[in-house]
Amino acid sequence: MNIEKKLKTSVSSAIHSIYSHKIKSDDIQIQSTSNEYEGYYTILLFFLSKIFSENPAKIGEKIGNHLIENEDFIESFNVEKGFLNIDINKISWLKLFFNIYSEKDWGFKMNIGKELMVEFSSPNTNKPLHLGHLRNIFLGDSISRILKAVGYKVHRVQIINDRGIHICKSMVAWIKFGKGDSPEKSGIKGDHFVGKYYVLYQEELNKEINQKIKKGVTKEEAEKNAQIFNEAKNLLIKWENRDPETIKLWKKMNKWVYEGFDKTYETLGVDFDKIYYESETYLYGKKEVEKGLKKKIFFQKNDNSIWVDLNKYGLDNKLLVRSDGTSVYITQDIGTAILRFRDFPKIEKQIYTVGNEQEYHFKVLFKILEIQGFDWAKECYHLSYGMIDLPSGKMKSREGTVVDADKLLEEMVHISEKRTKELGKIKDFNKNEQKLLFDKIALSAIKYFLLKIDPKKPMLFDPNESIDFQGNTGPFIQYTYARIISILERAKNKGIKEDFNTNLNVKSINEFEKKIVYLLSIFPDKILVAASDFSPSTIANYIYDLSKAYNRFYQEISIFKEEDNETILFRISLSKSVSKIISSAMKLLGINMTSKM
RNA sequence: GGUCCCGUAGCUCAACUGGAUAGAGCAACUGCCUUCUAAGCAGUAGGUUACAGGUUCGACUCCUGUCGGGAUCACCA
Repeated sequence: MNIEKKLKTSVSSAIHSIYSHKIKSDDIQIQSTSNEYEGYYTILLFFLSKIFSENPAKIGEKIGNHLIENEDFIESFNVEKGFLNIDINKISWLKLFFNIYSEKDWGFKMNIGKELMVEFSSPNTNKPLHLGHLRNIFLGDSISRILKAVGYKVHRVQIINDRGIHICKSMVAWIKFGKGDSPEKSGIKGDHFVGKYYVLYQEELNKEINQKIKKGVTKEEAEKNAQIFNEAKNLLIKWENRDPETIKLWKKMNKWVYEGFDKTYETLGVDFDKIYYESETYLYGKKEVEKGLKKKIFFQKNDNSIWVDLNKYGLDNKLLVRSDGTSVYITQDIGTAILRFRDFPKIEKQIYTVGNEQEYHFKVLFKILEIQGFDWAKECYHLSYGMIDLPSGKMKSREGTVVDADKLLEEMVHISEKRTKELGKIKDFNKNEQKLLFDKIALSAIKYFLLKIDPKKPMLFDPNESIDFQGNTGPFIQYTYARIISILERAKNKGIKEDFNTNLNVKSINEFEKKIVYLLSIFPDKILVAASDFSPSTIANYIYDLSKAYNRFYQEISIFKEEDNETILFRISLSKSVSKIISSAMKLLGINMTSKM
């Protein structure tokens, strides 16, 4: 069934009978043939050349001839330098395809009884989501799906940073300027509503600082003693002391934010299995730090602050609890990690989807967990991804260059509507179907745009250039898919019933079809690579290759003009398989397909 | 300054983890709709893979150095 495996054994035994030398079939290196050459499977000959001290091309000839004579699945071969290129025969292609065609979920593994946890999104609760969050969310969502596809049970979680000075800043501004306003009254989405007050706080603070500087106070002094800043700090202290009024307001404002986030998540089509809140885990983290202090893993300075010395691991001293007894960011991270392994004892790995700016932080965190004696610490993995830059540089909220997620999505829907109408493609769509179509196209454009790039790499986004709809894009894939569905519908209307099997007397199989079958056959490998590299871009690039190959076939070959019925049936079955794989591969990116556009 | 990441066509990205003449899309130019959806297909042009060495039969990929860009090293998150 597996051609590569079969080829390896065949080559291995060919070598054995030619050279009387045993080479394990696993040691045979095989790769797909480069486009310029005939064939689909390529055997590397260099290492054999070393062993037998013979010209690789000669070795290739010998093996090739031996294969032709002794193996019934080989069609032809050619040797180019150190490469033996092989094509398999028609029956083998058909068998290979039938194998894929008859598989319900080609490429997907059943549950293997192992569990993982993926953390992603995890925003602060003081402002709405932006483009950077989108990369994070799509990446985490996609990775979760990919890991599930290779057989893991995946727990999708986030940690919400719901506590701390940032939310107090929004609270202060709302108390001072809000006059009891709310998202309901103002008609503003909750997260944007709260974000507005966060911005207001910043403006007020700047005003105050500038006034003080004019009066001759230094900038540092002014920042430290700004009245509004002190009010925020007071609020934080009140919060930590569980002041009922403060807690009430805090809950109210966070609720607004969550309602806003939920709307966005719904639009994006992502969800979570469990949400952790920092306000619920930070005390637990503190307890664990105190435990560590007793065990003398950590040390306390004279001012009562608690530290860990990581110098012998090539890291620095790290503060764990402030001198005033309040916790810092990493304190709650320690607590959260421990809680998670307690909540889900079966998870083998915990994956943190967080930007690469926090690489040092996670190195420190994992090291701390390790010296605390948790053996799962080495199973914590920071899925680090690159930042999104604008042509002008970093996104900066102070300079108002942050690309707002909701706004971007809206714009994309607009563009997709405009595009679709220009092309006049929606004659028989009703209003509701139109809306669904625009949303799907827009979402596929933006998800694909962010996921097709290797997560590790920083990427550039130009807000002035809208995301493309042509070439290597989500809409292109959607389009290819819609074309296939249209063919399948037509076949149905013509009463062509599907009963493809290997006994089909297909006259011949052409290069376009072979290419497609080949690509379909490697889908399982691509999922495995994507899973082990934590890289949805592998899947995206694969879908693009497959779509291109199909469009080529579509262009060159007319399905319904063909006279041979069995060939028509083969081509329809092939089309059906391509549509299935495109759809399930896109699903791995969190993208839903439209059958018409 | 220490540590880490990045540098590939004008622009945005690939390159099966060391393999063939480094590939796509956008932008430019040329063809293809009376034929299954032209959001498509084919073609032309565009490269000393930042630079200099080294390892190897073979390097965008590994090693060393240089240059350029970014991140990080907080009683911020």
